[in-house]
Amino acid sequence: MDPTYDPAAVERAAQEHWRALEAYRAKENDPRFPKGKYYVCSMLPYPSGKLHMGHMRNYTLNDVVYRFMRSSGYNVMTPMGWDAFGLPAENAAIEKGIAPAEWTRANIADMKAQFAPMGFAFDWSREVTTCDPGYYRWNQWLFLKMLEGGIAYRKTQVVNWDPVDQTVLANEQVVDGRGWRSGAPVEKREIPGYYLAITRYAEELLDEVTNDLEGWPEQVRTMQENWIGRSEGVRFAFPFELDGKSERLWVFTTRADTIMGVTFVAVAPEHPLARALAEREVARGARRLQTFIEECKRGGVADAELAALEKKGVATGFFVEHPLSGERVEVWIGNYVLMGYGEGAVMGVPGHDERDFAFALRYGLPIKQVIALGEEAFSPTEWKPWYASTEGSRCIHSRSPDGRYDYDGKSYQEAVDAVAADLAALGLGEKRVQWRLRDWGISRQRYWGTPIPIIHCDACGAVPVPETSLPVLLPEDLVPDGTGNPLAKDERFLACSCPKCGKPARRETDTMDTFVDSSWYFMRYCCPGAETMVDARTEYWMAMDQYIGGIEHAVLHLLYARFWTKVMRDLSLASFGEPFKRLFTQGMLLAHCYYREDANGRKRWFYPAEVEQQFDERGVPVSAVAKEDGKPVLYGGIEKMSKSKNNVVEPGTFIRQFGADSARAFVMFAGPPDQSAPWSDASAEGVHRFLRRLWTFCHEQRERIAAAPRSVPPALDAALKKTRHELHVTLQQALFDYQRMKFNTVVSAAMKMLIALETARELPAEPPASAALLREGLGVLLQTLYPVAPHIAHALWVELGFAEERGDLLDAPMPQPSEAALRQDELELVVQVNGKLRGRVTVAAEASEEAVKAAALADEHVRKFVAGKPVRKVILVRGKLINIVV
RNA sequence: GCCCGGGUGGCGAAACUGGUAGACGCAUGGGACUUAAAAUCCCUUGGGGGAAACCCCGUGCCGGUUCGAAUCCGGCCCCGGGCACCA
Repeated sequence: MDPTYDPAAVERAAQEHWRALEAYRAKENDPRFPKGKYYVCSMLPYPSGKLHMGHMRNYTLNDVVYRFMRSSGYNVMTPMGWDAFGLPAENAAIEKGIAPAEWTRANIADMKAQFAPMGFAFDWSREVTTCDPGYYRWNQWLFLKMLEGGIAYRKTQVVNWDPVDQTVLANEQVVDGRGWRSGAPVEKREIPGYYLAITRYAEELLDEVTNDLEGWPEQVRTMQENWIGRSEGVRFAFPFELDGKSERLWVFTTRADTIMGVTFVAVAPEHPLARALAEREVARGARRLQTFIEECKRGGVADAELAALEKKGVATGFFVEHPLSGERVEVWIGNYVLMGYGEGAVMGVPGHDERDFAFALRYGLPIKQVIALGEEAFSPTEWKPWYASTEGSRCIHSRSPDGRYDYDGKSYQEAVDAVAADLAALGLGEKRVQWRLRDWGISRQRYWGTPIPIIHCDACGAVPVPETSLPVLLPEDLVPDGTGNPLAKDERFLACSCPKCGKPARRETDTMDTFVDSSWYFMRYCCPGAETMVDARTEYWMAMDQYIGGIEHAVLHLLYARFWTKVMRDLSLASFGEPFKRLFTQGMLLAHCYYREDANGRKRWFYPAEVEQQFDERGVPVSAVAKEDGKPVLYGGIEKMSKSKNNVVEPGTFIRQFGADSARAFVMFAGPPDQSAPWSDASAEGVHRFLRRLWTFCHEQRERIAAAPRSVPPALDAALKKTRHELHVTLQQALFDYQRMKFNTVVSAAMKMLIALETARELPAEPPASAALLREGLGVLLQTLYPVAPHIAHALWVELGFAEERGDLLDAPMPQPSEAALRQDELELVVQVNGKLRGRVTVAAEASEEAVKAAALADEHVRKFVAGKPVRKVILVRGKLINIVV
C-alpha cells in the first residue's frame, strides 16, 4: 500500500477494475438483485462542448443515488445521452461557418472524453443522441399518430419576426425589443404551425400532480398546478349587430358576481372584432384603430414582456349590449388582452378588478361599485384590495333597470350561480371550466431539429408522410447564415412528390421544438436498438424511480414529458401514465467573479485563478488583486457560471491535481443539493485534505486491522463504548440523509467518523477490542463514503481486506446501525428556566419523570435562577430537555 | 406584472416533526515541527461586557402565537428560478 494518497493512480485502478467487470451494464430482471429494478436518470445535457463543474455536480448526484441504491440491493440502471438539437448549434454554425451536425458531434465526443475521469456509473450501451435519425424518426412517427388521433393539428401562431434578417426569433434572441443580430425592432407575425392538444389532458395532468406525485417536491407540484391553472367561471356573450348581422362577443370571467359592474369590454388587438372595427373605420377614412393595432404588433411575444407593458387601450366607439342589464357597453381594444387565453376578450369591471380599475382611471371610464364588504368604504379614486374580495362580500347596485335581474344581497357563490342560470336561460352563457394551459405549439422555423413529416401539395394540401417513408432525414451539411431557414433554400430537401396524388410537391421545412426530443428520451434509454419506438424492456424499467434535474425545468419540460407519456399510454405504447415516480430538483453551481472596468465602463472579467483574495486579521475579505500586476480588481459577487463572466470552473485542472473523488466529494459537501452552491477551490482542497487524512490513517492502522477480531466484543469499556455509540449514531444519520438526498451532511458524517476513530486510536483500551472497533469503524466509514468518493473507498476497501471478506464494494450491502451501540445507559439533559438554557444534568436513561425533575432542581446553577420563586410548570421533553417555568 | 423558492458567523453550511443556534468544513490569528518553505499537527475564532465564574444580545426587517420560534402565523425588504421559441 502506497503510504501517500495518489488520486490519479487510485482512480485509474478503480475505474479499470469496474470496467473489466462491465459493472455498470444493466440487465433486465438480473437475478443478482432480488429487490427489483431502480431506474435513476439525470436530465440529459446539451452538448455545448465544455463540461463544467455544474455538470459535475448534477451527475455526481445521479451517481451517488446509483451507488447508494445498488448498495441497498437494487438492480440499478443509469443512462446518459445528448440533447443534441437546438439553437446553440445554429449560432455556432453562423459564427464559425461549420455545419451544426459537425459541431454537435465533435462536442459530444469532447464531453464524453471529459466525463471519463469522473468514474460515473453510466451504462453507455444505452446512449441516446437526439439528432440521430434512429431517435428522431420516432418523434416523426408519434407525430403522425397524433395527427391521426387529432392530438396534433394545424393553426396560426404568433411569433417574433425580425424584418431585417427575415427570420423568426426565439424569445431569447429578442433583446430590448430588437433582434439580437440585426438590431431591428421585432414585430409580431402570424404564421401557421402545428400544435399538440395538451389541453385535452389538462384535467388528468392537474389531478395527478395534485394527488399522486408524492415523490415530487411540493414547489414543483404547486408550480405545475398554477401553470395548468384551472379556474371555474362563466362564459357569456354580449350581443351586438355589425353590418346588419347579429353577432355575439364572448368573454370568460371568474367573477360573474360583478357582472352588473361592467362599464366596458376589452378585446385583444388580434380579435376578429377588433379587425372588423378597424377595417370599418379605415373605410370611413380614419386610421385610429388600425394604428393602435399596428402599434401592438411592435415588440416580441414573450409573456413576461407583454405583462410588463403599460396597459393601454383605445375606444372603438362601437357598443355591445349588456346581456342582463341591456345597457350599452363600449368596446375597447386593449394591449393587455391576450388572444391566446379564454376568448380573447374580457369584461371590464373597474370597481372590482385592479387592472380594470387602473385602466378606467387612465381613460376616465366610469367605475361602479357592485360589491360591498361589511362597512368598508369604497373610493373610486383609490384601489383597495378588498374590492376584489370574494369572501364575505355582498352584491349591491346589482339590479337591472327593468327589474328582471336582481342580485343584491347575494354572496359571491350565490351571485355566480344566479347569474349563470339567468344567462343560460337567455342562451347567452353557461358555467365553464377554463384552463390557463395552452396547446403546445411545436413548429419551429429552424434547421437543426426534427423535420416535421408533412408534404405540401398544391392539390391535396398538407399531406402526412407515409409511415413507411420515415424517417424524413435532415440534411446534415447545411450551414445557416442567420437569415431564414436553410431547409427552405435546399432544393434536395424540398423536392418530393405528393404521397396522395404523386404530383411534385414541397416538404414542410419547419422542424420540431426540442422539447419533443426531451419528452421521451428516457424511455428510449430502456430499449437500445429497438426496432419499435419502445419495447418490453421499457416496461421493465419505467416508470422511472428517480429523475434528477434543474428547477428551471419545473414546468415546461416536466409537463410536456408527462403529457407525451399519457399520449403514448393512450396509443398502447406504455402501460403507465406518469413517467417519473420521484423527482429531485438540484441547484446550480455558482462561482465568484472578479472584474475591472476600463475608461469606457467596459468590464474585463478575470478568471478566479488570476486573482488573489486578501483578508484582514479577522479573516474578512478586504480586497482582491490580479496576480499579473498586483493591482486591485473588483469583486462581482457569486454568480451563475457563465462564459461571459469568465467564472466557469472546468473540472479538468482540479481533477488532475486533486482527483475526481475530491471534486465529487466537494460538490456534494458544498451545500444542500437542491440549493445553489458556490464552487471554491480553497474549500475543495479542504475536502481533499480529508481524503488524504483518511488514506494516511488507514495506512497507519492497516496491520492492526489485519490482526483485529472480525467483530466487536459485546462488553466494552466506557471510552470505546462512547466512540462506538458516536459512530453508529453518525451512521444512522448518514443513512437517513442518503434517503432524503442530503448528501452534504453525508460527507460531514464521514468526516465525523474519521475524527471519532482518530480519537479512538489514542484510547488505552485492551488491544483486541479497540482494534476490532477500528476495523468496524473503518468498514462503516468506507461504505458511508463510497457513493460519494467511490475510487478511494474501493482502494482502501481492498487494502484493508474487506473485499476479500465481503466482496466488491459495488454490491456490499450498506451497514446498518447496531441497536446495542445506539443504546445509552445515561442521558444528558438540558435544563432550561423560562426557556433559557441554565444547566445540564446527567440521568439514567430510564429515570422517572419525578427523578429527572428532582435532579434538575438540585442543580446549583438552576437553583440560582429558580431562587425561591414558585415553580408554575415543568415541561419534560424525553431524552432532550426539561424546562422549568417560574 | 404573475407563479415558485431562498435569506443563519468573515465564507459554505448544520440544527430530522417547535426543544442546547452555529455540527462539519473553509478562511483568519496564534503555536509546534523544519535551516527555510511546503505538507502535517495543536489551540483560537458570532457580537458585547467581565480577572474569572458567568451575564446580555444574536438566525433579512417589523409584529404575533407559545413554557419555548431559525422553524408556525401576519405584514414588509432583498436575492434567485420560471413565464410557453434558451435548454
